[in-house]
Amino acid sequence: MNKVLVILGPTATGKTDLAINIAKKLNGELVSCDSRQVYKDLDIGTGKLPGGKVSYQISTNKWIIDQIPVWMYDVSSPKDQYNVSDYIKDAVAVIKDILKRHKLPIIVGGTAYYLKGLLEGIPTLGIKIDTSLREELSTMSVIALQQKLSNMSPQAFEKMNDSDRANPRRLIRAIEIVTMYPYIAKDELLDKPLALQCEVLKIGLTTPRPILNQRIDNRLLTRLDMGLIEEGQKLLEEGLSFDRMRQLGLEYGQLADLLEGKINRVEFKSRLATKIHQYAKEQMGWFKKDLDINWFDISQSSFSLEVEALVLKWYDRPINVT
RNA sequence: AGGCCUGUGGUGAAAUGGUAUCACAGCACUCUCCAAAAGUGCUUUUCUAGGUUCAAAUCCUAGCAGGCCUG
Repeated sequence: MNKVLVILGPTATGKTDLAINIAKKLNGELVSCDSRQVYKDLDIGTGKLPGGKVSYQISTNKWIIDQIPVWMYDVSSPKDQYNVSDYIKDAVAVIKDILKRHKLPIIVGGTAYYLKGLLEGIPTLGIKIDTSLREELSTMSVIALQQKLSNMSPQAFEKMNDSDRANPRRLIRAIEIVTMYPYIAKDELLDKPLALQCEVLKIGLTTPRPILNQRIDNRLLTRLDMGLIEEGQKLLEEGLSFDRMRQLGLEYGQLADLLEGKINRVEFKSRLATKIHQYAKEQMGWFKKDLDINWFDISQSSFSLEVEALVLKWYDRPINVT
């Protein structure tokens, strides 16, 4: 059975660095699982650029960092909306290709929803987005949407919890599913969850919140030195709207406020730090529910050796000897 | 030293003398195509001491703290 290694965890835990080291030892290639690294030109803010003197080059469909291929960066323009469905399709194709070349795919990511979708599948993904339906529904109030859904399918409405029933986005998707239900498009790639086709080992990196927050703050200063604000400026010049930047969240959301003059640099730094702290916390909340993760505390100096030992034991045979 | 102004959750604000409210932060959650998104719930307040009043964040007195002005 094919093997796939997953390295996950909240932001600023050094997932990519660890993954590259493992990739060097096991002849692996990285597959990013990050909902923002998929966008071209979001480099500093999404942490694509390696730090220090590490070499990297960007070719048409992948990056090569420190000699290791990294996939799933730059697969969409930031002006377009890229979503889980797109991600799963593209990432599955990339992973199959890596396996075909007898290399180890190392999925590196912090977007838990994408990772979950990639490994376990999302059944309703076969029901396509109906743009005109969405447009029509977007003008309706939450209450009207609730009524429409419960008229169309009381069961579907019952299944939702109070939070989702107050969430227009979820209501619209539920209506979309109910409307389209008999017409599920067959999509081979999306039919078989990766977890059923491969042997998956999940490594989780984390550390206590105060340490993590400190790491986030330090990294933010580094990113500012690397030209984070200039990156935002450049995106604007390339025609990315303030609204779209805000949708991209975190760094880019705050950059939009800064560049539009709504906040100053001091506010920018402190708000952004807060946002990233919150984000890291949300990420952990999601990962905590997955009991299949082997966790390591990155503040323990021995952690990387322990990860390596576990991964080697799991992988046990070098692939090029087969 | 004198004069003036201001004291409301952790922060910033709101409240004709009549249920102290909002935003942010914090905490706990939800999620089967926007997930760095979107949504839900919870916690925490009237500087101190008196007084007026049926009723005080609001009016009065004193104190304390901060700001501004004057010599």
